[in-house]
Order: sequence, then C-alpha cells, then structure tokens
Amino acid sequence: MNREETTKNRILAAAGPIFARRGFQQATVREICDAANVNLASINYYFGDKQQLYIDSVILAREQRAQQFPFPSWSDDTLPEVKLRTFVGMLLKRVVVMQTIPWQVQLLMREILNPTEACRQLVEDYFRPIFDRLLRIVDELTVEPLPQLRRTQIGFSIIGQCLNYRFSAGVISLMVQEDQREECFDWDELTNHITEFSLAAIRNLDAPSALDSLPKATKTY
Amino acid sequence: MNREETTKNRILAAAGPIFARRGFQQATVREICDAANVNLASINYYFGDKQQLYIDSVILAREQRAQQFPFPSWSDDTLPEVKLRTFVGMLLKRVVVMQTIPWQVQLLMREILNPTEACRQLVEDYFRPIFDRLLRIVDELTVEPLPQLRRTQIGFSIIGQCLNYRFSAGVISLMVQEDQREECFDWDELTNHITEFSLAAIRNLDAPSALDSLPKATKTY
DNA sequence: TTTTGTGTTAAACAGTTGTTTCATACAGCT
DNA sequence: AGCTGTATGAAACAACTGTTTAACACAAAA
Repeated sequence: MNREETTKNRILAAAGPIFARRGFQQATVREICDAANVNLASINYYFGDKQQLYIDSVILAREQRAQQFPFPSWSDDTLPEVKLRTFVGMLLKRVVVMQTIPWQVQLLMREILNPTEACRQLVEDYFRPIFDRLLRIVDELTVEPLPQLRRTQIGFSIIGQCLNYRFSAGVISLMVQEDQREECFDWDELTNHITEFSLAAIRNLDAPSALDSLPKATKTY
Repeated sequence: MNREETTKNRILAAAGPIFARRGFQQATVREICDAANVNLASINYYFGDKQQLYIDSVILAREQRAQQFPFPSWSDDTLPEVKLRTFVGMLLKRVVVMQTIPWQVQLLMREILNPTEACRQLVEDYFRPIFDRLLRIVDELTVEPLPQLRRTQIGFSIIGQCLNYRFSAGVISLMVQEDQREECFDWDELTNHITEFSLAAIRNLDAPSALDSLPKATKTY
C-alpha cells in the first residue's frame, strides 16, 4: 500500500481542516469519514475515539506550522522602519488575509481563544519568539530604552491592530459598505496603514500631549 | 403573577449565562430549562425555537451591558483628546474586565468571533453607533478631512488595540511575567497607553515617514 | 355552570451523534 | 490448501438533540 496514502493518513488529512472550520464538537465523525473516503468505523479503529483524533490533529497542525514561514534574516543596515513593515506584513499574511487561512492556523487560533493545557507550550514555542522579535524592532525605533511595561504595551498595540482584522473579521465585514470591503481587507493597504500608524505613534509617544496639561481629575474620567 | 418572575423571564435569566459559557450549539434546551426550573416545552412555547431564545439573549446582554457603562455627554468645549480618552476608557471597561468576565461580555464576544443570525442586528444597533462616535472624535482630532478608508482604518486600529486584551487575554497572561500581569491588565494603565499611542499616531500620520524615501520594492517586502 | 384562553406538564417523536458489532475480504505465512 | 492477523464494510446500538403533541389545570368571561 502507498505509505503516504494510508487510511489513517487520509483521516488525519481530512480531519484537520474540518476541526479547524467547525470546532471539535461541531465536527462530526461522519463528515470527516466522508471527506476522507473511509468507513465510519475507521476513526475508532485507528484513533480509539474522536477526541484522540482531535489531539493528533492539533499536534500535526503545530508540527506542520513550525516548519513554515520562517522570518527573513535582515542585513545589519536594514532600517528598523522596514523591519516593522516586514513584521506587520508577515503577521497579517499569516493571520488575516481573508480567503485562504491555512487550516493549521485556524486550528491553533481555536486553541488560543479557548486556552487549554496545550496552550502554554504553544505560547512558549510559537508566540513568544515572534513577540520578542517585534519588541527588538521597537527597541531599534526608539532612541532611549523604554520602560518594560510600555515596551510590552507597544508590542500588544501593534499585534492588536493586526489580530483584530481576524478576530473581528465578521463584524468588520458587516460594518463597512459593500464596495469598501475589498480594500478594507487588502493586504497592502492594511500593512501600510498599521505600519504608518504604529511608526507615527512610536516616534511621538514622548512628545508633549495635550492631555498632559489637563488636571488629573479630567484625565481619569 | 409576579411580573418580574414570569416563566419567560426565568428562561432568559438562565439562558444568558449558559449560552455565554457553552455557546449556542453546546448549550441544550434541557440544561437551560433545568436551570430556570421550567418545563422542557416552555422555550418553544415562549420563543418559538432555541435560536430565537439565543437572539433574545444576545439582545438582553447588549442592553444590560450598555446600561452599565453609558456614554457620557460632553460639553461643547471638551477637548477631542479628552473625548478619545473617555471613549477608550469606556470601551476597555465594557470589554476588558479581568478576574470574572460577566456573561453579557462573554456572549457578545462569542458573537464577534463567531457571528450568527444575531450578529447583523447587533452590528447595526450596537457596534455601529459606537464606531461612528469614535470616528467623529477622530474627525475632531484631525485638521483636514480624512479619506474614508483611512478614517475607518484609524477607527479599527483603536478598537483593535482594546479588543486584543480581551481576545488574546489568555495568551497575554502567559506571555508577561507573573509580577507584571496585574499592571498589564490595569484599566488606568491600559487607557492611558492606548489613548497616548493613538493620539501620537493620529497627530503624526501626515508627517513624512522614513519609509516614504525608500524605493517601492523595499516597501512591499 | 359552561366556555374560553392561557400556562404547564409528561410523554413521545424524529433526527443526529459517537461508538460497537459482526461478517467479510485479503495479504502473508506454514 | 488451511490458518492468522489486519483491514474494511454495512448495519445496528444507545444516548442525546430540538421539537411537537395532547392531556391537564385554572382563572376569567359568558
């Protein structure tokens, strides 16, 4: 038998996208078996039960994802502004760009929004390196070293702008008019805006604000 | 009969938290009826079907939530900077509450992440007025009228920074060190940072950027 | 009193779910 | 050939789902 086209592999290949799209409970074993063109009993025969198939699917997604989309290596004289744009563009490409979200990302996102025990390892192995990389770019963009908290906050501000287009994608689609929907999710437009917005913010965070001259009582609402 | 303790109200009171905790599909009518101490047929009697009960629950959640943190009415001479801070602070208060997330927020977040039939109405009645209000503040902060797209993008940048602390709350908690966790989710700190970050960005979006002097090829990565 | 309308109840219904059963096919072996 | 272990197939199973039914309770109206 073709070692790559075993029944077990066909099930795994079919299960990942379906779990990603529908979630664990909503995905049915019949749906998966239909998609994999295997008998209904095969899942229980090879994986014991549905939950073990789900666990194996998450593991597979993480493995496949780990060896994709390596960050580019920049030359020493690359401007931090360019690095930030590259980072934002990469993040948006991985996470947002609408039509084609890899099922691996979908499945991992599911685990993140409903964190389980597996999520801790996911953060350490996958998200922290990315976030640290962003913070180092932020460091390059600022003249003086930032306080730890502010540094982190800036990082989340940038990440938040990107992720929002995925988390709130449904609402955003309903919010913008039909003819603006396409350019609203356009990768180039998004990358450009979020980069410019964040650069402008970082460059001027230390500049005197109109709020600074106001009494404290007004500021704290 | 006690007008406040009708069967219909008992169902609504029980359904909200259960839908919020388990989602639409996972929540069962039997579970809700048990919690409300009503007969199994009552949901269909009063609401027609399960989905209508869900829609009514979302509407109730939205009403209760908006009532809890109403928008302030500003005097004519209020600085737009102050208005933005108030807006951000209110949004964070409505959405980012660490320890115990109210079931109303849970339910609304579910609708954002996984829009159902209830979402369209939610957007029109709830999100759009809030978003328009934010955009009008942005207008006050800019001297020249903004292009439609950029105006919308700025709005989503601000909203995104706020919502990220809810959507990625689990990941953020794992990401920051134990001793920084509290101040990371501190309402005052968050309001301050996001307001300052956004103000700095808006004020300088039109200023010349380091990226503008770069060749297009470099910019588009 | 009889009738009518409104709630409530227990039971049944029809459909879907994950899982199990048992017969069968088939390759590799003695 | 006969035997054995692996793999597949169709059907059945048991539990659970949302929904419907029909009987019943009881107050207000006729």
